[in-house]
Amino acid sequence: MNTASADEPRWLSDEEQRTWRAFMHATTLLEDHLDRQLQRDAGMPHIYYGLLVQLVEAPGRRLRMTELAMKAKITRSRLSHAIARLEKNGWVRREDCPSDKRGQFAVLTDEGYEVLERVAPGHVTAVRQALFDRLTAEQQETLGEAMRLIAAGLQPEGAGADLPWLR
Amino acid sequence: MNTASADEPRWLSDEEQRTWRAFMHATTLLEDHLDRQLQRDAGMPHIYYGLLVQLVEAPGRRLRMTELAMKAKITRSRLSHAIARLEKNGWVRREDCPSDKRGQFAVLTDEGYEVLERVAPGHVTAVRQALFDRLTAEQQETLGEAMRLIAAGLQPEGAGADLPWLR
DNA sequence: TCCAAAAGCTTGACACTTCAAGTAACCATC
DNA sequence: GATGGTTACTTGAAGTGTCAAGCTTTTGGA
Repeated sequence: MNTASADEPRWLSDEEQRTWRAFMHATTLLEDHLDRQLQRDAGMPHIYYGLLVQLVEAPGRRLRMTELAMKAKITRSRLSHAIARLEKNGWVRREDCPSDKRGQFAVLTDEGYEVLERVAPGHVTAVRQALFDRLTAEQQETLGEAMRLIAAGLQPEGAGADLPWLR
Repeated sequence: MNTASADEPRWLSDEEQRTWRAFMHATTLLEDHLDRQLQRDAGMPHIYYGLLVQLVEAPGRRLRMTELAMKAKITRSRLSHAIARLEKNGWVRREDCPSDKRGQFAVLTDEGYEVLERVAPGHVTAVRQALFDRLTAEQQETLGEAMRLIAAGLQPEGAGADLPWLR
C-alpha cells in the first residue's frame, strides 16, 4: 500500500475524476434502464432476471443456493428473499438436497422458462442498444478486460475455490 | 433458447457475453464494496455520499432539488427521501427558494462538511485500490471514453438543457 | 462416541427505492 | 383575473436489500 489514507491521500487527478464520474453515471443509468425495462416487460428487477438466467444454464436447471448466490454475486440472505419472491410467482421452486439435509436447490420451473423465453429477446436488444452498439470492437475488448481486472480485485479471496459439493 | 421469439434478435456472441458478464460482475461488486465502506465509515450509502459531494462543489454549497437530482442521476422522489434522511442526520438542511415558492434548496451544513472531510480520504483510497490501481493509463482512457458514450446514450433527450432558473 | 465449531440457509426488523398519486405554485392565454 | 396546463416537490405504500441473529445439519477431532 502507499503512504497512508489518514495522512495525505492521493486525490484523483482531473482526468481520473472525469473517468470515475463517467463510470458512476454510466453504470447507474444503465442499471436503472435495465431495471425499468425488465420490470415493465417481465415484472421483475434485473437481478432477479439474472438469477433465472443462471438457473436455465445450469445442468438440470437447478443450482444449490450458495452456488447461485456466488454466481450472481449476492449474499445468501438476499438470495433467500429473492427466491421466496420468485417462488411466489411460480418461476422457481425449492427442492431439498438429498445428500445434505441443510442444502436446498433452486429449480427453474417450466413457467419460469417460458418467462425467460418471452423476455430474453427484448433484454438482449436493450443491452445491445445501450452498450455494444455504441462501442467499437477495440473499446469492447478493453472494456471487458478492465472489468475482469476490477472484478478479480474485489472478489473475496478464494471465492468458490472449494464448494465441498462441487468436488 | 435460441431461435424462437417475434423478431429473431441478435444474440450476444461468446465474446460479447464474456464482456457483458464481466461488466455486471465488476459493477455490482464495486457498488457493494463502496456501499459497505461508506456505510461503515460514514453511516450512509454511496449514493448519499455522492449527494453531499455535489453540494460541497456547488456555489454556496446549495443546489435546487431538481438540479441535484439530475447531477446525481436519480429521480426527484428518491432525492426527497434521501434529503429527508440527511436532514435528520443534520448534514443537510432545506431552504425555501425566494424567487420560486415551489422551489427548495438543499444546503450542506457545517456538520455535513465535516463528515465529508473526515470520510473523503478513505473513499478515494477505496476507489483507487478497486479501480485505478488495477488499470493502465491506456485502459483508464478507453474505459472513460466508453462510459461517456454509454451514459450519453442513456441520458434522457435534452436532459437539463434548460432549467428555467439556470438561465 | 461425543461435542464444539462451522456450513447452509432462513428470518425479522429496519433502511432504502420505486411507483403512483398528491399539493402547491407558476405561467401563458384569453 | 380566470383557467388550463406545466413545473417543483412530497407523500405513502409496496417491493427490495442489509444486517444480525437464528435454526438445523455436518464436520473434525478429542
